[in-house]
Amino acid sequence: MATMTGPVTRERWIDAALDTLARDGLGGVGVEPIARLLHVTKGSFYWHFKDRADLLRAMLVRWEQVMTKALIGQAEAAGETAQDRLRVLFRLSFEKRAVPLEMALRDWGRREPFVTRAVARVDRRRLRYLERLFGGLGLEPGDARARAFLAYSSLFGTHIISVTAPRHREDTFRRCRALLLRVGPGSP
Amino acid sequence: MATMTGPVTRERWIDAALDTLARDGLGGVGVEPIARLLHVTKGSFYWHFKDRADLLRAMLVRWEQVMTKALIGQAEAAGETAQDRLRVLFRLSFEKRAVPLEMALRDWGRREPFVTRAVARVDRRRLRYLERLFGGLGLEPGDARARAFLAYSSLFGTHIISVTAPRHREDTFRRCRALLLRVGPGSP
DNA sequence: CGCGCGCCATACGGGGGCGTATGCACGCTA
DNA sequence: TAGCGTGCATACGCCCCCGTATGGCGCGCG
Repeated sequence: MATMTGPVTRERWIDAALDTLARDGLGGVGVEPIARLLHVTKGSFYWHFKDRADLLRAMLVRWEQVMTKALIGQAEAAGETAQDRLRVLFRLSFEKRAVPLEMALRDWGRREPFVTRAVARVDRRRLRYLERLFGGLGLEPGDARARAFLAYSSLFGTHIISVTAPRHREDTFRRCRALLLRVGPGSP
Repeated sequence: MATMTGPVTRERWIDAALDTLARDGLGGVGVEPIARLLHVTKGSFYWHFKDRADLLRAMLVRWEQVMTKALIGQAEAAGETAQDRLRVLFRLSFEKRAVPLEMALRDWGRREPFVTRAVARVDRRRLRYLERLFGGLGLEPGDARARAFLAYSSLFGTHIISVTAPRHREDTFRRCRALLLRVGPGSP
């Protein structure tokens, strides 16, 4: 995983730091612990970065660049119709393993304003995309917005809430999807 | 707030620690920082507790005792019908300020198994209660479970997701509530 | 009055992280 | 081959925290 050869680039520091953030939270993101992970010493770190805050900023920039298009990209690549893309997003939200990093970032954002703003930008882009998809189902803007919010919430809910009995997991997933995707007479 | 007089009891240590957990995350919950908050020294702490882990355990026990009945209690006291109680819960979820502590606990739970279990117990109780309420609307068990999950997710979503334009907040809230509470022919 | 105990302050050693200063090996260039 | 910059190692001082050991103050009780 993190055992690539060659010199330790600035990017490898950032990736290792993001892995650590996802696994141990912000408190685990220290210069010396990550140095041990990369089998180097602090000397390497302070060559590539000014200080710890410099690393944190770089982590956030990288996360925003990568994650903005991660979910949206997979949806676009998975089908043509809004129905197809929404179904894929639901499936991803109930399975994806990249969510710990999302959670750690939101926890971090509760204390650092510049993180809060970055998370807000990503959320807005994702919500707008979901709104467009729900709008493609024939919902009026307000309802599309509400369903986008519920769908996006359920993504996090799956990983925040210690889910009920596992044997209900798949069934609950299907029923949630059905409720949010249903659009008929009297629904909007 | 934390400026009560008299001797610093074990309970005041726990409450101050929970406040700190909600505000600064688990990393902020240290013996000496909290001692400064209470205007005492570590001497007081190690009189009331064995060590830091002892405090953490006590915090979790207290949280589980208090929070298990917090939401449910407010719902029960707010009306007789399932509709009334659900509407109150929705309102609370979109306004409550006690959520930071919830979030910090779930972040903590991602790393400590005994916290994971406590959070899971609380979630199960709340979800079961929500299921009963949705069942009271005439939904079959599977759909009640799905809507309970969506409703509970939206509670956290409101505080995780940097919500869209504030002017849509109230409207989105109403539409989410309407969608989850609607039960008619073809709905279940 | 003195004694004990609850409650806390003070002092100490150990550890770990941050940031800086400096040393050192390698590759490239002249 | 002498020099130079890149990339990292080593070593140091500083701060903050944990846990323990010990001292001290006040108050109820005999």
